[in-house]
Order: sequence, then C-alpha cells, then structure tokens
Amino acid sequence: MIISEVSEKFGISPDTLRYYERIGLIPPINRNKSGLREYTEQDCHWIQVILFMRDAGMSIELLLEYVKMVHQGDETMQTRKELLIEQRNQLVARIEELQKTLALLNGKIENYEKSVVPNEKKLKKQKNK
Amino acid sequence: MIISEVSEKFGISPDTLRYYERIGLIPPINRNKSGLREYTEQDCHWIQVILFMRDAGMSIELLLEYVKMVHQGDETMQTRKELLIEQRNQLVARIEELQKTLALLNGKIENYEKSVVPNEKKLKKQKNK
DNA sequence: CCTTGACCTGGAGTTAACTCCAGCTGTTAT
DNA sequence: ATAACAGCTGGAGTTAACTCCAGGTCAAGG
Repeated sequence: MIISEVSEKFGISPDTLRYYERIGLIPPINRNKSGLREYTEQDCHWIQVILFMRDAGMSIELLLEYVKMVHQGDETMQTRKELLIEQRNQLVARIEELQKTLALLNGKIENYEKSVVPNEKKLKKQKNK
Repeated sequence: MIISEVSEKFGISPDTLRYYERIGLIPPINRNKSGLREYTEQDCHWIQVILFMRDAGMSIELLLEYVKMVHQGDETMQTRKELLIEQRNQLVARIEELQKTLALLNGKIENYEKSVVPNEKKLKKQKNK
C-alpha cells in the first residue's frame, strides 16, 4: 500500500504518517525501487493500534516508550504489560467520566426542551403587544 | 469562595481560572474590597459545566460561541440547543469508539504472552531490515 | 521531450490551551 | 512593623502534535 492509500484508509494525512515514522512511532517503512514508501499489512495493523491508543488519550511520548521497550526485548515484557493495564484503568475511568458528561448534556438538552416552549409563548406575547 | 479554593475544588490552576475569565469563558468574577476574586455558587456551577464539556472534547472556541449566544438572548435558544445535541451525538460516538479501544486493550493484555509478543518481534525484525 | 502529479527530505511554522513571570498591592503572623 | 503570603495584571513563553514548505526525484501521458 502506498502512502496516499494508507492516509485515506485511516483518515490521517500523509504528513502525519511520515511524522510518525520520523519520530520512531512507526518503524521505517520499506521503499519500492523508486524510493516510495510501501506499507505492509503489518505496518497498517500497527498504525491502527497507534491510532486507537492516541484516540483513547495515550500520548505519543508514552507510545514511544512502549516502542522503545519492545526493542529492548523480553525483559521489558512485564513493564509493557503493566503499562497497558495502567492505560486500561485510565480508559475505564475516562469512559465513566464521559458517561457522566453525557448525562449532564442530556439534562441540559431536556431543559432546553422545557424552556423553548415558554420562550415561544413569550414571543407570542411580544407579538400581541 | 476564593481562587485557591476553587482551584483546589476543581483540580485546575488559578492561572487557568484567570485565563478562562480573561478570554470570556467565565463571566467577570466579583471582587471583595481588596480586589480579590470572590466566586459565587453560580460561578462554580458554570465552571463545573465548562470542565465537563472540555473533558468531553469540546473546544474552548466552541464553548465561547455558546457563551456568546447566551449573551445574545432567547433568539439563539434553538441554535444553542442544536449545538448541544450535536455535541451529545459526538460524545455518544466517542464513547463507542473508546469502548472499542477498551476491548482492544483488554485483548492485548489478555493475550500478551501468547500473541502480542511474537507479533511485535516480527515488527522489530522488519525494522532492522 | 516536456509537463503533470504524487512522493521525497529536512526544517520551519502553526495551533490550542495553557503556564509562567515581573513587578505590584493588600493581609496576616510574629 | 516588617516579613512572608496570596492574589493581581499584562504580556511572554511553553508544549504537544501536527502541518506546511521549498526544492528535488521519478514515472507516465500527450
């Protein structure tokens, strides 16, 4: 897969893809004979994972640490697993927070529904003035 | 309530509170005789709402637009309501996304020894090419 | 052959949302 | 009454995460 296709597939810009590679978040992508990046399925899978994690609020810095640990090999396995568990716990907390916010939003919207009607009445009165 | 108390209560810095006021996200807070900000219950309530919205991913710019509309009065009510509904829809989608990510994380953690490690070894190999 | 268009690189610029600072004032504890 | 604190202001600085750019290569179509 060429960069424009990957960009399209994941909804991120080619610039961002190159940027991720530059900083080492994505491994160096293989090139075809004319020097263009050729993304493999594996590359795409890793990009997908990264995007999920980023969307879940994990910082690039932390993801880089994770990548670094992968390079350091098996001895960091436990730490990596702990990192993921920590992320999961934060994510669970985050989802709970968002659900509270959703309830708040729903309440506010309901309020508008209640007060839009009185508002329209006011408008009518104004008309009759 | 004085600024340090509000800061403590919501876990944001006094600087951020002043910043929010500066840009008009929070109304001008009343001062006591020596010029210090004195936050009312109402102020706190509004700060709470803002923080929830911020946490849910709503930008300051959009919140400012909302505030501006509140100032413009009742004629903007319908638009405000629509804005909130739009935000709710986005939030619902966001929560669903995060739940997917949570599932992915859980999978990664569960299978850590079985599949994630060998998979990442492959990635490493590729990188070393 | 020449133009067009996607991709390349290293480096600079942008954006949102804070965060810090210098120099000041009023309040409180010793 | 003097030193140590909070808080105040306008403005400058910081950070994360992109995003853009100039100047160049390469393959294909008319």
